[in-house]
Amino acid sequence: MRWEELDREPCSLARTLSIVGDRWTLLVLRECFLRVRRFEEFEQRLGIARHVLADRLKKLTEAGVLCKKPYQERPRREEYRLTEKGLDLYPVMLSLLDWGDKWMAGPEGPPLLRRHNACGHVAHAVPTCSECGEPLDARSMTVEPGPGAPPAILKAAGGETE
Amino acid sequence: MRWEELDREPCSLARTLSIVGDRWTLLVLRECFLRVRRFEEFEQRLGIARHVLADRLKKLTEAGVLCKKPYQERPRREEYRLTEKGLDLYPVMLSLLDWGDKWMAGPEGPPLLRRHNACGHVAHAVPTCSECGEPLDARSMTVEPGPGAPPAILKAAGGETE
DNA sequence: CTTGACAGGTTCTTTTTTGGAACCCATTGT
DNA sequence: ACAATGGGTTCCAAAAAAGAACCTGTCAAG
Repeated sequence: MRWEELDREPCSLARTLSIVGDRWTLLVLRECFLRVRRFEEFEQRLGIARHVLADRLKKLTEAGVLCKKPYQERPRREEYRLTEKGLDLYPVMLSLLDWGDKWMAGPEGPPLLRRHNACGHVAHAVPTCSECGEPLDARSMTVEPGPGAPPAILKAAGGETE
Repeated sequence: MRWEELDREPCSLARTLSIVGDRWTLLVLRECFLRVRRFEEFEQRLGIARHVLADRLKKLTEAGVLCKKPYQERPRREEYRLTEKGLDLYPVMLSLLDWGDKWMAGPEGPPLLRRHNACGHVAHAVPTCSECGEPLDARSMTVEPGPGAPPAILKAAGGETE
């Protein structure tokens, strides 16, 4: 399988990875969630090669995850902001962060914590069922074909569940 | 920043990406969650080059995400299984899948659905606060330095929150 | 006791992607 | 007129990926 074919796979995971499954893209998005918006600032904070950054920003913009907004005319300057689609990646960020906090932190503990404004506690995310509210884990779900399933999907492409 | 330095970054996102932030790795893990365990089966289902597959399985095993278990001696054959650490990536899989279902499905809808065994409904994951149970979104959390924070972290490395 | 068929890799060669640094362009401050 | 600033593009060398062929134990059949 080649990288450009990934977005045509009958698998939501593969399709998502066709947008964010790249070394740099998620780090760029991390900065976006930290309200970084300008080319130079991305470059300085990430230490990314300029043309790689330009490429990622273009792809994310084309994918509708970011949008360009002018913040001044003459000279025209534009900044990159998360769209609705981009903000919707927050659960992905959270789950990656929480896993890193749990499994990749050294003996000192995680470098950053997140405090939930509403309740005031340092918290992590618990994935829960949208229908009944119970916590979800790998063994509690069953995969079945959806409306966009190709005929051969039952044996071929995947979703998840252990 | 170079790829091998990523696991030493003071950022849980970067550290997580040092394990799973790769084109193929998450697709290999998708198959693991679908109970695929053998080299040949990974290869056939993914269409991945054999040495890339061997490399990813080795790295995931070294990282403690997968473990090798012999399922027969003479000839010795081993299968790859998710460890506790690997199973803990389920929230990451779910959030990626849900985003793909929502934003990358064609007009027909998503190719696969997940049904929650406990309540019987087709469901997606909602990230909720581990302390108070309320749903979390990008604007409801504040980042603060944790126990493993290096001195310069307040301005340098990131977590999230829009 | 030779042939062949697995499972599970490794080696080799050709493309793609990176990283690094230099260069370009419009505007504006001095 | 001249350097600085923001936002890129171009060029080259180095690293990683794709593809396909080749290697290695261990049975099992002829």
